[in-house]
Amino acid sequence: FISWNALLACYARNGHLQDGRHVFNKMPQHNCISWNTILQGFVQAGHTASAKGVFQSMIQRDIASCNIMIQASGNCGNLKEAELVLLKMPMHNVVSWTTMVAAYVENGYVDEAKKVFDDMQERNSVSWNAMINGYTQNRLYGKALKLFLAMDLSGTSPDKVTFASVIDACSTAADLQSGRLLHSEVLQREYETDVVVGTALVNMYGRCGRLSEARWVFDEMPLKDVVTWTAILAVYAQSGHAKEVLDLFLELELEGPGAVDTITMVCVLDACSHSGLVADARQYFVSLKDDYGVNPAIDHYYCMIDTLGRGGRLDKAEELVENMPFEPD
RNA sequence: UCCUCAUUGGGCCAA
Repeated sequence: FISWNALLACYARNGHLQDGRHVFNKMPQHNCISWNTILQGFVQAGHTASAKGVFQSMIQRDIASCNIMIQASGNCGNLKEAELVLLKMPMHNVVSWTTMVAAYVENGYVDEAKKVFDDMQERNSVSWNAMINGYTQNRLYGKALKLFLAMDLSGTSPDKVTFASVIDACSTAADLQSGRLLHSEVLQREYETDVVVGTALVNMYGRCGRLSEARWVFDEMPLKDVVTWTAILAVYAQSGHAKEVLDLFLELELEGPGAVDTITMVCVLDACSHSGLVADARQYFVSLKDDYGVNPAIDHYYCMIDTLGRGGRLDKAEELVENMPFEPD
């Protein structure tokens, strides 16, 4: 029953486990996919123990069930257990190995990941991407770029995910030359309309200090989401261009509710802080919840305190420290 | 490329 499973997946994805359970119980029958969906729901919600319980109680398991358990173990840093699941499962597929690579990578074990990657029977673009991104995330950008070239030569075509990751490596390394090269390849493949690739490019140019190029990419993007907007705001905020930040933010506000998130507001407040715009900062700060739907977090308080301090309003800054609903550190 | 499983972009931290 495909529609039942689809409904189940919908709840599981959004973390509505109790509703998911309800649907599960109401279903006339379950197949392996139904069980896997429930299993994945627990794993995504971080309920590893419950996931293990479900896994044990499953009558039929398939490769996907085991793959989900590899991910579950990896998520809580239990790589021995992840390896054990991988070792004990009767059949493997490319997802099993790639999940293991990702598990090692996200726990910082790049060499172990590479070992699994090298030994894999079969690789697809996701496997390559997982390993390339492993280098990117662990700031081994030289290796990331090298593996990117190896991927190209291996006959597996880099996709949008590959480019996003390797462009990000250039951002971290502030490697403008490689970044530009990748940008031209992105244009050749017509990937520039992708929101994630585009945002990675905006960030790359910004981190390399090329504000106008960052802005140009931003302006050309047909689709922008909250991450895209925040990226361009951060580029301006970090280079001290508060006016651009506030102008762009006015445009962003026209996008309507839900267009900003907590990080966006940190960037806006940060821009005010660095330009001594105490009044603007105060206005944004007090409106966080009501106008922007953002719960004031400790980062917002820090920005506001910083703004007040720099503006010479030490009394107000101190008052805010004393009244903030967080432990000062 | 949508019934379940793996990879990608933004502030702070890190660099």
